Amino acid sequence: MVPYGGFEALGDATRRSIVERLRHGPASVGELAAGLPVSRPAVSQHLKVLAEAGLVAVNAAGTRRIYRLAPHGFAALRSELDQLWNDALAAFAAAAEAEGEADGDDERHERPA
Amino acid sequence: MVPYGGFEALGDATRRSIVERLRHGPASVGELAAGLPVSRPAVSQHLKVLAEAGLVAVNAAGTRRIYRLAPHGFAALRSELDQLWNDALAAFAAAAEAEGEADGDDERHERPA
DNA sequence: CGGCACGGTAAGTGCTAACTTACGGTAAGT
DNA sequence: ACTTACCGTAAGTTAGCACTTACCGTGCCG
Repeated sequence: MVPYGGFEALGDATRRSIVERLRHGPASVGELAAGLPVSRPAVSQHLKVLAEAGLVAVNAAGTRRIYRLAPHGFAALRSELDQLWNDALAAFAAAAEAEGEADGDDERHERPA
Repeated sequence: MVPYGGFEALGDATRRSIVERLRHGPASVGELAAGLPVSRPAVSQHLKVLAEAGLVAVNAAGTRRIYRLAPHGFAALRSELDQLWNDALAAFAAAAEAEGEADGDDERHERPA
């Protein structure tokens, strides 16, 4: 599916540029390539990656392929990130609490003295 | 700034493993490396990247460096992703409204606070 | 005070992937 | 039917980065 693949997909700067462009509305491959410093085939390959990550969807119109953002993949990314966010907050709160109590350095570590 | 840098940081699988490990609580560099298939220096380098992206924070305890998740970077990522998600939804709604086409797509519209 | 554990940095290597040009296949216009 | 436009794929090159070993500074304990 698309568990963490979305992060891999958005890890590339060119792919993020494509997403940024698609934020303002659907566009064809040629239009996307025209606004980017790379060739059309490169854009096509990036779109393939984004599509496999569920971040974009395609709508064929004649020989032109109109790409648009797909909410599906972004929703998955969002929930992943939300979990991380919650755990980060919990860890932060726990650390702050331990700090307030005492200088406790006791954890479930297997580090022998 | 580190607006999108977080996506770059989370684009690497080893770095995501580190984050996953830190979800359960703080850990030292040696502990992190012990649970990963890479060497300690590699972990150190990854932690540097994560720290520069604002995703982790350090707490020096003697010669040991205790790393933990930092809510700051995740908050930034979250808002970035929220904007993208909203635009994706808007684009989808506009497209669906313009045409009644059925692409066999299946997405849920859950909108948290 | 001398050895030891911990971890960050330097230098070098290999593999992944982003990019290129070239080609083929499909749909629309004339 | 021929031509033109649009796009995906193949093959090959190159640049970046993840990883390694080696080294050094720092803080604990004997």
